[in-house]
Amino acid sequence: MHSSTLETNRRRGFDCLCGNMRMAARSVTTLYDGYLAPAGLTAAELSVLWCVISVQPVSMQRISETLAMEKSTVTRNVAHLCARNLLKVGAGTDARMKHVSVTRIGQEAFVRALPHWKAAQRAATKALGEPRFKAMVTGALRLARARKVAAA
Amino acid sequence: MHSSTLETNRRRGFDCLCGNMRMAARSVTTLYDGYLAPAGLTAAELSVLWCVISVQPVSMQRISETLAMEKSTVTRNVAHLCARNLLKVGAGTDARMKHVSVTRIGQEAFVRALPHWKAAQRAATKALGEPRFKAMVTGALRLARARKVAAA
DNA sequence: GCACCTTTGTTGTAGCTGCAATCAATCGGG
DNA sequence: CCCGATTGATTGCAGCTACAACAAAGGTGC
Repeated sequence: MHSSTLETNRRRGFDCLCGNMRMAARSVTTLYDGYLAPAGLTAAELSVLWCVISVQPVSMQRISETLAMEKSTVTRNVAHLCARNLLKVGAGTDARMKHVSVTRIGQEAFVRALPHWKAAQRAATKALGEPRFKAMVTGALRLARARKVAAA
Repeated sequence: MHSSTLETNRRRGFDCLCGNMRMAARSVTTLYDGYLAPAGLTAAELSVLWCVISVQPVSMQRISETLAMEKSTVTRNVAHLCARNLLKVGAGTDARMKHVSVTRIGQEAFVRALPHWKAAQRAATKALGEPRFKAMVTGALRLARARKVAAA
């Protein structure tokens, strides 16, 4: 491989949306997990908890769509939070469906975690600058939602 | 919890940079993996391959920093690619260090994957629009690099 | 009612990820 | 030269992620 080609590859490697998004997600997760640790929750757990609290009672399918997460992953992640008594699952309107809802303990954990989450948000805002922070928040959401479009 | 509070929570859940970045990373990874599948590589594998090809010979530590990936994760991911004869590891200048480099098979796989990667990039660009696509690419890179700053 | 398809959720398998602990090699100060 | 701190890499453990295959329930057309 010629050195010019090598240079091109080096540069273009960081033009990869996927690679950069995965990198950024790893970094941001580490940052938020650090802030959330005292609250006993991880960023991934908080996401699911937040989704359930907002929409409850909510089906596995709905969580899957809301968080752009594979349905089998939802099953496992919810099971994990159930084991810690943060969530509970009951029968849905449909016998196929399950209704996930939050427990008292789960609500308390959520409320306890919120200030830590806010601190993490502030830290990220400070590191990026307010405009870029907002742009990334909305851009990432748009990207997550664009999945169905691009996949079609 | 009052319904007004609930509404607030529903809205602010998607203000979470971490949650949104993780969502987006999942979606984008699925998209790229779909495009890359015919080439026999995943997006995660291509990232490592790209890094090694650009910088080789490169230490585990250097890959870890370049890709904002935990060093132990690098060890495993590289081992995985070695098992498929895409990468090879040798002794580094320092007896502690290891030098990772690409094999002929690895280079061929990389070259074969590039058109598929480009197609994925085009699909993402089309879904987001050119300006937003570019903004996300550079924003994600900045976010990944901002890690050390924010963690300090 | 039955055959067929869709929807919803779970399980098997496999890979990605990070933290803590560990080991080996190196470096720096005495 | 030796001791302690640092650096580079690995391993054990645990959790996140997705795809494929499956099972169960519901819906549709005949």
